[in-house]
Amino acid sequence: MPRTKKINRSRSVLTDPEGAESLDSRCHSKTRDSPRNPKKLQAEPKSKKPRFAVLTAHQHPNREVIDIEEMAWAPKYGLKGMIDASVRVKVESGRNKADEKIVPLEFKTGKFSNGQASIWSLLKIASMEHVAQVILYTLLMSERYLKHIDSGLLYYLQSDQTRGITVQRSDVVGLIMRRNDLANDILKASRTQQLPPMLQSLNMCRSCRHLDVCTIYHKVHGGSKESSGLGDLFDSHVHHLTTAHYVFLRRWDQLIDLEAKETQLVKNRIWRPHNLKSDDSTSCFSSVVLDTSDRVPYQKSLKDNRFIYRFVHKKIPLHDAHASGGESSSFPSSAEDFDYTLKSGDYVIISTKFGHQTVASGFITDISQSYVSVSFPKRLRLPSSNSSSEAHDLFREVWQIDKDEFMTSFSVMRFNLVQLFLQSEQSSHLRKMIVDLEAPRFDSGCIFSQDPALSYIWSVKNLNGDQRRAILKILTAKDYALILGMPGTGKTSTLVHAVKAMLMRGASILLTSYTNSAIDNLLIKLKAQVTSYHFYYFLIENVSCPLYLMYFANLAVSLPRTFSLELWIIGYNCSIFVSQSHYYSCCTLLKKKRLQGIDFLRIGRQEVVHEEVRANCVLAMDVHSVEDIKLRLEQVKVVAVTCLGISSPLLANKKFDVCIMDEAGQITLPIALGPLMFASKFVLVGDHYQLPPLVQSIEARENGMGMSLFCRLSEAHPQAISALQSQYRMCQDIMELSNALIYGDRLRCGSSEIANARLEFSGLQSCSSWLKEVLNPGRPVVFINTDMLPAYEAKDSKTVNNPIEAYIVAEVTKELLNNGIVGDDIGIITPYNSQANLIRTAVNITSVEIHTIDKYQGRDKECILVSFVRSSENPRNCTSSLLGDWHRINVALTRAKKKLILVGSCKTLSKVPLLKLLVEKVEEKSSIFSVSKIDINYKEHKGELKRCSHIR
DNA sequence: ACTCTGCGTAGAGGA
Repeated sequence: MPRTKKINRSRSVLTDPEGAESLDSRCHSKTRDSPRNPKKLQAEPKSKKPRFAVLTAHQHPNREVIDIEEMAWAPKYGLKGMIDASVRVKVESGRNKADEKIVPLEFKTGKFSNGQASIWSLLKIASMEHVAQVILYTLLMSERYLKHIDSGLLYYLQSDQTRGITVQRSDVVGLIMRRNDLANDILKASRTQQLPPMLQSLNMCRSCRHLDVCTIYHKVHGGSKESSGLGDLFDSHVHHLTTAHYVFLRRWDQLIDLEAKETQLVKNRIWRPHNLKSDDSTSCFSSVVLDTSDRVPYQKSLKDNRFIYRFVHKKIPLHDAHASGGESSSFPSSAEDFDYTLKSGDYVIISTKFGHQTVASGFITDISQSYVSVSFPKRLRLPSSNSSSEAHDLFREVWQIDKDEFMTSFSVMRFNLVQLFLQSEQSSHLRKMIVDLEAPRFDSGCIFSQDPALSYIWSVKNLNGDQRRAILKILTAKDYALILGMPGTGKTSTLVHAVKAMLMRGASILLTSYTNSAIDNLLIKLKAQVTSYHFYYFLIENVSCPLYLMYFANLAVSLPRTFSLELWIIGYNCSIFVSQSHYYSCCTLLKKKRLQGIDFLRIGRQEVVHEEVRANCVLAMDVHSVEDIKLRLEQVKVVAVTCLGISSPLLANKKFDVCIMDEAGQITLPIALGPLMFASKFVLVGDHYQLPPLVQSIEARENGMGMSLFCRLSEAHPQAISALQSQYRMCQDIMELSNALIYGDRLRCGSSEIANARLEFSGLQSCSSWLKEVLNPGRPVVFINTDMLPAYEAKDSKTVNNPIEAYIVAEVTKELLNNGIVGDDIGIITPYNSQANLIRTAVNITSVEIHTIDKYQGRDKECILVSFVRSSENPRNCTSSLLGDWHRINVALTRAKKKLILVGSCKTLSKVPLLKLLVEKVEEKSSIFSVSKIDINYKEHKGELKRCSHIR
């Protein structure tokens, strides 16, 4: 069954100034058609219609297509849109007068009249919605060009007809009123969970493409057959749902509302240009100009036909700097000025700083302390400037670059959620598993020896028992399997082998996760496995008999140790290799095959995909037509894409046998549903003892949005879990901490080498005694207690940091480096961004990675330093939701391989029960060191401090 | 009581 696309995507989108969501995220029959009162809106009667003539550049230099796909955002109306084409036309009105006007031109691919005359074409009137759209565009354009634009054009491609539209004031009023009604409905729905009544028109609703969604929502919100006005049609659309289903849908819909509301509080500056507080916008470059060092304003990228502009900070003239209180004549290019939140690949909106005009959208291709390069699909153009001064105007303009936050994730969530309640077979199976929590089924005990996947699993030598069991769990699952991958237990390589095993069964696999990096990690491993020189690939095409298969499996095991052997089976018919020569010719063939590796397709934007797998993106491949792409999609067995990227048109109608979702513990339920709809069974991999999904709204979090699908299913059906418990990361002492605090001794070291691994110094140089103790490799875990120092947290309105802890961390890091530990092996983590920035300045060595704990999940280093930050004279009023979350503590404690150095105030931290336990555990090993004023050079430290606190 | 990743904009049909 074809997958219906997103709910009502109209190109001009309502953006309510009060923060209502865009039009497409909600659907109800009343909101479907643009004008509520059709009578109000009519195209000009034919007789009075003025004649339009679009003039191309060669006809007259000043009459032309000015722009295509022009971005037009009008905060004044709370509307935004993209105009197909902006054209300059000559309008001949009755009395030989000809005016030149700028008007929007909208293309319609449909037939205006196609032989069979519809009522509309008979009347020579364009479709009402189309006219309404053009009228809205004239409003947007009037704002953009700062002049009144009162006409527009519609062009129907199939019938090659053009319609002129003259805006009537009454039409505009009607549309604006309709817009306000809509905004009101949306706002009401998201705040009070009340939807507008249904249209109650069988004729209109019967063929509406939103009928499914509409009826389900109506029923969920207490509606009935009667109130729907659709009679049996209504019942036939909702009869499959139970009360439990309604409760589930209503609850999640409300959670999404809560979260959306919270997120919208920090909405884009662009929609409130008059609210000029600079600190309310989270990520932007506020005053930049085009880099004038090159003569040309942009560089043309031939590969993807885009235009790259480079922006630099605006130099402030001296008198300006005085006025704003600055000391230098230009913006300091310090860390403070550099926005860490914007990164390469991010979508941005560029607008004029003073005119508040949004000009274009593009993405960042390169960013450094001094400049930012942005790639646009076309040349930058200020709507107000004329062609002669265009380039000059661009250079003179002061720009603002904002991150483009389109909140599509909420509409994706809603879309996914409602998909779960449709009547289709796929939906109903998933609903049983996820809503009704039916027990997942597994192929019981009997293992089919002729299953090539199983032979493969037995043949792989470097899997431990847990890992093999996990893969078997996956292979025997009929509905789903859960893999609990505790820190460092090799879940990625387990997944890689699981993928290979399933490929041998001929299964198609969808690999997914929330983040691009998680997916690329997996793919890089998948790639490395195959191209490794230690493997020989045997492609047994056309194997007829399972017995032969067994024979080959045995042969594989009996080959010399140096070759780990893999069987690669495609299909099950015809001959088998018999002679020695045949055998060798196969080997040659397979060596060639080996170099190609496992074939997979990575779907996603190239800018954000890891360079090592970029070659597997559709665009990077040798495709020249839609047919090529189709062919590729049919061939390929493994497709990798993010949870949100799943709605890519490339995957429309695609189905997979299995969906594997990595880092599933960090994905909210409605987002996770998306990819699952594409497969007949799924595997969730994660660790719900680590950080849960990020949910902004406290209310939503407390009401269950923070619980991932992985967590939900794990709690309902522990028998579906296969746990990986042998870890290959932490040494014994480090592991014992999280075993005691979190995992209840379920974690164990994979080998004695791992358990006894110690940090190796290149010979300890003389340093002060406390540092010597801290570095002592014999103590894998140490706690530096700051209670003897006045090392208190500094608290701004929004951030917390601790300068003395930052100083201590920097000192220890320096000492580690002095003793031969390379920067790459050291990681510094802390709960707070502000502290991470402070440490970054204090340490100032780029090879040492410094991040928040949250960002560090999934990573590890030889040596990790943790700065806990919280410390106050009166610990009682020192509450922290960040440190209070045991998931986060767990992540912090499980990142280090050989040495874990904790820095904090025992007294303050002991107020948190789990951290109290942590302190006690370290104390048992007598590894707590209280540093005093004598230990750290206080004078020097004061100087440092000043520099630190100066930064922010 | 401060943790932050993803995602592109479609458009026709019908009474």
